[in-house]
Amino acid sequence: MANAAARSLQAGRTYTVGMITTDSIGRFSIPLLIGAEDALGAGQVSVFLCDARDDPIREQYYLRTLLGRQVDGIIVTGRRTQARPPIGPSLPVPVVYAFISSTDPADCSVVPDEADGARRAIEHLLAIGRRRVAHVTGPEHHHSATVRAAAAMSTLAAAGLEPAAPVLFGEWSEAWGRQAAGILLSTEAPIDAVFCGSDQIARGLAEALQEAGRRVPADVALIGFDNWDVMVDGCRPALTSIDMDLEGIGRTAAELLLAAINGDPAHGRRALPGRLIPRASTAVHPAL
Amino acid sequence: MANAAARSLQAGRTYTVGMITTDSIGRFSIPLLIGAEDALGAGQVSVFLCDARDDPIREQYYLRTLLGRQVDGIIVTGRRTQARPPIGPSLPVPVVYAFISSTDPADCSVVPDEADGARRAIEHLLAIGRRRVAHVTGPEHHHSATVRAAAAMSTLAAAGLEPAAPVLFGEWSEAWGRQAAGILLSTEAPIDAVFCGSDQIARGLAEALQEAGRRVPADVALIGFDNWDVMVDGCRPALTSIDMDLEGIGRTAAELLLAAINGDPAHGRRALPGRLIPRASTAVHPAL
DNA sequence: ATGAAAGCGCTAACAT
DNA sequence: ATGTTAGCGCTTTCAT
Repeated sequence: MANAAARSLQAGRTYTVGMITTDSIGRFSIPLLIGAEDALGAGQVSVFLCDARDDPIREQYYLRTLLGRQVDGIIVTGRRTQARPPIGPSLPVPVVYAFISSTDPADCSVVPDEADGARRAIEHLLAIGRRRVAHVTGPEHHHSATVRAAAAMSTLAAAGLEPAAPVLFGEWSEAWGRQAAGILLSTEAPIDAVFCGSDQIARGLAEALQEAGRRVPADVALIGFDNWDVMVDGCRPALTSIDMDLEGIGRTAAELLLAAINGDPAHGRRALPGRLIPRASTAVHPAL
Repeated sequence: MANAAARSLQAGRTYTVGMITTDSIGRFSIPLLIGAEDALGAGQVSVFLCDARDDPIREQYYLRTLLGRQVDGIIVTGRRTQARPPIGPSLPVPVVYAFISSTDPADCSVVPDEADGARRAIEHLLAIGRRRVAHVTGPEHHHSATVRAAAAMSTLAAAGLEPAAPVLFGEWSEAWGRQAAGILLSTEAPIDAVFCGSDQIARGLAEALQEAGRRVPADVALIGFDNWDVMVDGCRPALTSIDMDLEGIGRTAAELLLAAINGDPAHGRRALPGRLIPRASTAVHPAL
């Protein structure tokens, strides 16, 4: 490519987009980034990466930097799925929110369909014959936790079932999973499956259940959420999990941004379905 | 900031650097990225992120893209510490290698001092009174594995000790850690400490040792490498580990790049020391 | 068909 | 001290 500055100057566009992660760059941002980069790189568009570290000041600083650099568009991501206020009012370039969504319905957001993911998890447990299903998840004030819990409960209800225990809200950690196992083991009625709000919780639960003599999946089947490789593979038995297709979300967001840049803006929230990745923790015939 | 394209055009510099990760963006690249972004952002320099996915074609494509965009400099990173050939011959802008290093000694590289990290690990084990120390690590063809193993062995030798078992080379996984535990347990002489080449290996080892009835750290003290939060915290007991200060490496690389851009280039490899982060897996009085 | 020139927005050097 | 202008490298338009 010849001198890009001169081209940009006269063309009025830079073939550049900004990507602002409002929380820090982390486990969730990486696949988003890779997906976005994939779609953009193919279109010869380069990505400015900005890490706002959950700091509104940094966020606005980067926003101004990006606009000053005349980016053609901006992707906003974060590590929580909760809707957030628009990053700025009436910006001169298109903005697409990925993973997080904007509270303004006119904005374009691409998010994982967490409710659908939870539904798939429960239906999988029902399909392998489990009827006494519990749900252990993250903090009650966390959007992902409440959305997944509500969908899990309503899927159970649709099958005519009560949850085997009230939803256990806690933290997104293995420690909480272990602690929750203790709580579930002390309940009267036996439980034959647990859907966990994260792979970490599921792994902690798996360890503690087995230390207490329960077999996984024979006695208790287990499903996690996120399909985080080190967790699902490190867990024994390997953990069935819901994959939110973050890379697909990143790619879709980038494609919608490119479309918007080319004059065809999209609006509203689109929720992408996830996939259930079956592994040993819900195998029907664990011996095989 | 006013129109950046016009400024760049006439100034001949863009206040932009490129960051090429030759392997994919992953767990190691993120802290590097954050550190680099930190140092650069403070200097009003924006970062183009390029993920070459271990593909030489993509690497060259991105290199040309970055040069076409007249970046002021380039940071090259990867997920292996092994030295690699320079990304291009006689480039018109300064290049700094971060985490990986260049085989050309005239190039500027910032890498973790892995040998120093291994030495700290062994010395810590010796300091808490262990004398029968084994080392379990990744693949023998992996640079990090051999460097750490050699440093561990020579530190033991310097203390007049033989390793309690030959170095066990395997994979960077929990599964290998569990397997290695079996091997170590079947050796004649008892082992009172294991230095592991990664936190994942250490975690697998911790699990398997304890399932076999050994107490950690009372019977066997354990040290990992990487200080990866989910592993060191998820491990029971919490894992002592070596932190390579990746963020510091990223920051240093960025600072050296800025200096080079300002006409003061550095050359050669500089190795940054890591830190030992003590946790329960090497506690002298576990009860406390 | 090929070539010359204007202008994108800014800065720095110059003239007033 | 303030104002004017040339030119960075490219594309697009217009004249040859």
